[in-house]
Amino acid sequence: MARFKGQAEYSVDSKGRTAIPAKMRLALSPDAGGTFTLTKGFEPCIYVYPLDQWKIKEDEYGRLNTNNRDARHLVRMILMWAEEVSLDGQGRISLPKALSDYAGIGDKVLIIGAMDRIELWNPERFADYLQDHTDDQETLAEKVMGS
Amino acid sequence: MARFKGQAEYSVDSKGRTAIPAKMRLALSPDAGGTFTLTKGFEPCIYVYPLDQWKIKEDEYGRLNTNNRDARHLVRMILMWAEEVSLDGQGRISLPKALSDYAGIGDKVLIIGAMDRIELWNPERFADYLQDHTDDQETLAEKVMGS
DNA sequence: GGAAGACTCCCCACTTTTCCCCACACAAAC
DNA sequence: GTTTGTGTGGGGAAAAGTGGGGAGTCTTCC
Repeated sequence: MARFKGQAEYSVDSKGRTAIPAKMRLALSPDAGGTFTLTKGFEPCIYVYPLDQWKIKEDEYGRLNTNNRDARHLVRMILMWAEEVSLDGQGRISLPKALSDYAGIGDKVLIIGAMDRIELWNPERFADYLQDHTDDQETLAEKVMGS
Repeated sequence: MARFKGQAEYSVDSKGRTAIPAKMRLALSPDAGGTFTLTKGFEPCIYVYPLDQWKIKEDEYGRLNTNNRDARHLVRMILMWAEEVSLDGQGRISLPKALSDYAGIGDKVLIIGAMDRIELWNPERFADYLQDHTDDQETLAEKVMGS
C-alpha cells in the first residue's frame, strides 16, 4: 500500500494543471500506473487516490446494501464526484473544474500526503481548517488509538 | 531497537544540512539503511526516527479507520509533517524547510539522543524549555516510575 | 455542412532546487 | 609526526517544478 506523507505548496498553471511531488510519485505502487481517481473530500479539499487504492474503496462501496436508502445516497454522492486522471510527461495532473471549484483552489494548492491518499487544499482554507481544529494532538491520539 | 543517547551542538550549513553525530550513526540498526523519517515533535523540536522505528508507527496509523473524522484528522496532522531523508556520503541529512521553521532552527542545532529517536532543537529554545520544566529529576522519576 | 472557439493531450524549454561528490580543517589515535 | 576519522564547506551534474506552443478533437453557432 502506498504511504503518502509530507506537504508542499505548488502552483496551478493557467491550464488547471498541478504537479504531484516527486516523493509522492515515487511512493506510488506500480499497479497504479500513474493513474489517480480524484473525488470530493469529506473536508473541503480534493482526495486523490492512486488507482489501486481507489479499487479497494470502490469495492467497499460496492458491498454496501443497495436496499438501504442511506447507502444508496452515500454511493451516489461519492461516485458522482469521482474522476479519473493520469500523470502527463512532466508528472502533472489536471484538476477537473467541478472539484477545484468545490475545494476553492485557485493558482496555489497545498498538497498533503495522508497515508493511502493525497489531499489537495486551498492553502488559506487549510489554515482556516487548522484554526477550527486546534485539539491537542496528544489528546486526540489517545482518543483515537486508545490504550 | 536503536538506543540513542548523548548530546551535541552542530552547525547547519547554508544548504540546510546537518551532520548526525558519528556515535548515533553507529547505534543505527542495519535495517534503517541510513534513512530516517523526520517529523514534528510534541515539543518545539524535530523528531528523527530511523526508518525501522518509523515503520512501526506508520503501521499503527495505517490501521485506523478513515471513515472516522478524528482518525482522519490525526493522520493528516501527523503525516503532513513527516518527511523521509537519507544520510549523504558525509553522514549528513538535510532538514525540510517546513520542519526547521517549526522548530525555529537556524544555523545551529542541538542534537539529543532520546532512546528510539533523535531530537533536533534550536539551542536557545531548548534552554527556554529547561527553564519551564524545572521539576527535579528525582521527583519526576517517582511520579512516572513510582509504583 | 462548415468555420470559430474551447478543451485536451503531448511535447519542448527554462529556472530553480536537490543531490552527489570532492576538498579542507581540526582532533584523536597510533 | 603521520594517519585515520569526523565535522564543515562548496561546485557541478541531474532532477524537479513551471510555463507555454501546437496538433487533434469536440462543441457551438452561423
